[in-house]
Amino acid sequence: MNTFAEENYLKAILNISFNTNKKVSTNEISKVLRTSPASVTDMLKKLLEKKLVKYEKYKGVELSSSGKQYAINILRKHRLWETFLVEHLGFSWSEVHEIAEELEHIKSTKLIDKLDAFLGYPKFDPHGEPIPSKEGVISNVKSTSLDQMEVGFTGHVLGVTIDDKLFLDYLTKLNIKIGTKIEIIQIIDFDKSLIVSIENIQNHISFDVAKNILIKNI
Amino acid sequence: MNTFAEENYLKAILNISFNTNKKVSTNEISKVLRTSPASVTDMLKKLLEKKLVKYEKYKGVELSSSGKQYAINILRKHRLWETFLVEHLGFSWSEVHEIAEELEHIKSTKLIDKLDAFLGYPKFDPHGEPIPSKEGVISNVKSTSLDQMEVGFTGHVLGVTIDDKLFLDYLTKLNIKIGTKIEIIQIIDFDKSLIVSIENIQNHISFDVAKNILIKNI
DNA sequence: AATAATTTTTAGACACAACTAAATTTATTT
DNA sequence: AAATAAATTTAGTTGTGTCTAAAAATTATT
Repeated sequence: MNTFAEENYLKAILNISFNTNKKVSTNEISKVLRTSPASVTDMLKKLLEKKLVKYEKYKGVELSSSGKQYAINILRKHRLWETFLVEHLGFSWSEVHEIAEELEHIKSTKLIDKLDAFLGYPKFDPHGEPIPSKEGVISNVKSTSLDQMEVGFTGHVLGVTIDDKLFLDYLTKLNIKIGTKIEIIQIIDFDKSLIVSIENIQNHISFDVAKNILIKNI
Repeated sequence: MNTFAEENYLKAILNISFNTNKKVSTNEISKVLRTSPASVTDMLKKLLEKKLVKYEKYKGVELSSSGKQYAINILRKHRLWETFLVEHLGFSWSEVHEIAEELEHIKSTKLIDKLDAFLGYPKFDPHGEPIPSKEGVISNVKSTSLDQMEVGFTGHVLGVTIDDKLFLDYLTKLNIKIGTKIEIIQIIDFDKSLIVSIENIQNHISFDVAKNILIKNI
């Protein structure tokens, strides 16, 4: 088994290269993990020994296939725990990340499988991010954001795309949480802001806010 | 905050001295934690510095009041997680200890409070051990064991007193789990074994087995 | 009370994961 | 193409938690 530190490095590399698929630099990792570049180099050597990364001096690093599997599994655990914390323990979206950072390191595979079943095999976490399957497949079906919908649309909130406390607290004030029914009453052409009905109460929200609210489409 | 290793030492000291309240020897700790006596001495020095233990060279160690609070809190977390694993994720009694050993180190107090609420503020864990309160109070009301009851008694299983896999698997085979209704049909004088009715099926269990089954006694 | 046996502690090492400071390599300017 | 800047690596330390082997203290035995 690998240590917490190793797991955090693998996770960081996955996160950084997630969209680009490019090699990751020592500096990028050191920034994300708030550690010195020298420490990163040390760890990359160790991960190379364990064949979890492909790494050449001065040339950047990428995950090996086993390293990627490993990192995705941590991501899976993180997102399943977040789902549990929000849906069953009543945490708000803004609180769960930190706690899930700890829970994601719990080893037992059986635990995660049972948690997955308990949660009803969710496809997305409370932030709207896809939860990787047991086999390591990550859906790239981004759930639709509210700003893409038209007047008259009615649907339910699936999650959010940003993890900013101010934003999440604002949503809470608007009484928007997972599953909340939301209807678009009017769209203001000028600034693309929306007048929406939330639990039968009308509210005016900005385009920026709508963009970060994910909708259960269908 | 303290490290996992420190927490494990505090927990071990609490466990060893739980009933006797006597000072704990270096050797005892090294046996429980499967570590060398020299390592124990090193750690005791560190815990002394942090004022978590009262320790004098060659004279044994005991928890300070803050150390005891700390250790009890870990015990609380351990037992709440065990309860969750058994009652909500469908783990068997024999599997949960190991996983709870990891989960008990998760820091968030809020998490534990919410978990406690989610579980309905349970008083005993799946093994029948009392769950310390948030304030660190441990009930010494041992739940009653089945062997203390008389013919005609009907009650429900609260838990068990030993954590042995063979025993727990045997119970599973008898279809005995938490909440199972159990009735004493007959007690054999010769060996104090019991004929009991479990979910309307009669079975013959030994005195030793009955002694380790805890009963919800109103 | 002296000796033997056991327990405990010290001393010295090692792996892990971090650090700073200095050296090296790569990238960017001029 | 040379000089400068930036990124990266190496070298050398540090703190944590472990170890073995040896020394010291305590306990048990004769």
